[in-house]
Amino acid sequence: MLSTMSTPARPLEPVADTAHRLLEAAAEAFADRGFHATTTRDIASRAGLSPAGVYVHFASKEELLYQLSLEGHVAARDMLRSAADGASSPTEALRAIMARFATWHAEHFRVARIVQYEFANLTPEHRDAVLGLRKQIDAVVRDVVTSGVASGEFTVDDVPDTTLALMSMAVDVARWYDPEIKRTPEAIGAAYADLGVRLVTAR
Amino acid sequence: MLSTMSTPARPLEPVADTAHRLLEAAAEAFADRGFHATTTRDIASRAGLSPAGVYVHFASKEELLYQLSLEGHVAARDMLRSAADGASSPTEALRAIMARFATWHAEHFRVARIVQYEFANLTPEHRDAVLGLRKQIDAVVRDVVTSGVASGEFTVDDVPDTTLALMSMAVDVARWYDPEIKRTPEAIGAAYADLGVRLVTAR
DNA sequence: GTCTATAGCATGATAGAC
DNA sequence: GTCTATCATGCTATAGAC
Repeated sequence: MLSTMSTPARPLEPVADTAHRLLEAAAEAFADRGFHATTTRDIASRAGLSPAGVYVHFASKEELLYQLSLEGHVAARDMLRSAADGASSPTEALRAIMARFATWHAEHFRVARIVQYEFANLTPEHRDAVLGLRKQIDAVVRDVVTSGVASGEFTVDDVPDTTLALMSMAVDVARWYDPEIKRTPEAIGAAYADLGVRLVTAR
Repeated sequence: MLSTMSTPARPLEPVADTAHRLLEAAAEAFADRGFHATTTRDIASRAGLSPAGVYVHFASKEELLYQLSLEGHVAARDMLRSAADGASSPTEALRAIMARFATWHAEHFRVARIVQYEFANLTPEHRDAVLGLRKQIDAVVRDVVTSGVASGEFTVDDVPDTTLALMSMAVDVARWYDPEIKRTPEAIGAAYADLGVRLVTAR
């Protein structure tokens, strides 16, 4: 019976299964050309499948978008939470979340573009699910700003407005980032940690 | 022969001609749904025309996009230049350009979205033409930052990086702005003038 | 689980009457 | 300059063989 087992011991670097390859192909295509400009034939051929092969693994093109959007939002949220939790002060927390958020938007600019720009192309149900994650992401940043104001380290005119501006700077990295440029994602992150601190500092 | 004249004295509030109505219809549709998700039937019916009626005025859907993108970039550039030129110091210039740029991205968020997010859907020739305007827009902001550094009013780590971050904040307004929200475009502009100054100020 | 073939429909753009 | 009708194409998704 052993020979009929379908799940052998997982190697350390598993070969990407077909569903995973399709997600990667869709991520590239959606980020490069946008959801509506991407055809299922595009995705299928990038993954080495016929057009029909996609539908064994995903019910629709939107389902691929949803999976990518969901995974991207979860990854961003978890990364921000761990950055904020590991810091010893609001200032250090702000530096950590800005650095990691900006770095993430550069390093994963394809998924980040899907997260930021393709949200409106989800079905209403899927949009609602992702909206919950977006609120959690917002909350991480807002809580850091609030705690810095409370401790007296930060001086801001308005917490929600400042939160939004901080996120705007980092989110916009996904728009202009190009893997061809010289600046590394880490250098971008370091610069944005500094810029973030400036935004919460009054003279 | 007077009765055959096609251009009577222009009234103060001219009725929008058909080409203009089409541009407005396309702006709404492209901003709401994106270039590729918008159909020419969409645009035609919003403008009260049959699908074929579009092609009397514009050679293609992309031509509509190009006109909107071009007009939007020119408007943004001219607005920024006049804001910078009218200021008495780099700090006042920065406040003026940030306020007006942010206000513009809220007030004209539909055209602004087209300007910022549909650039990649232009033909290569049209992209090149618009790229020149984008460089001019960048130059206005960069020159203000440079002059502030020269005068000693600003302290920045890196002029191009700071220029980009300033623009990111204002550009991102078009992504999150919603005419339903309470904040007025002017209030947003005022807040971004302050945030801009913070970004060029070190403790 | 992958393929070939195609259904069923929407799209951008054009032809030609008025 | 606008219409109706339509072309030619491309799209998402499905059917059914293997």
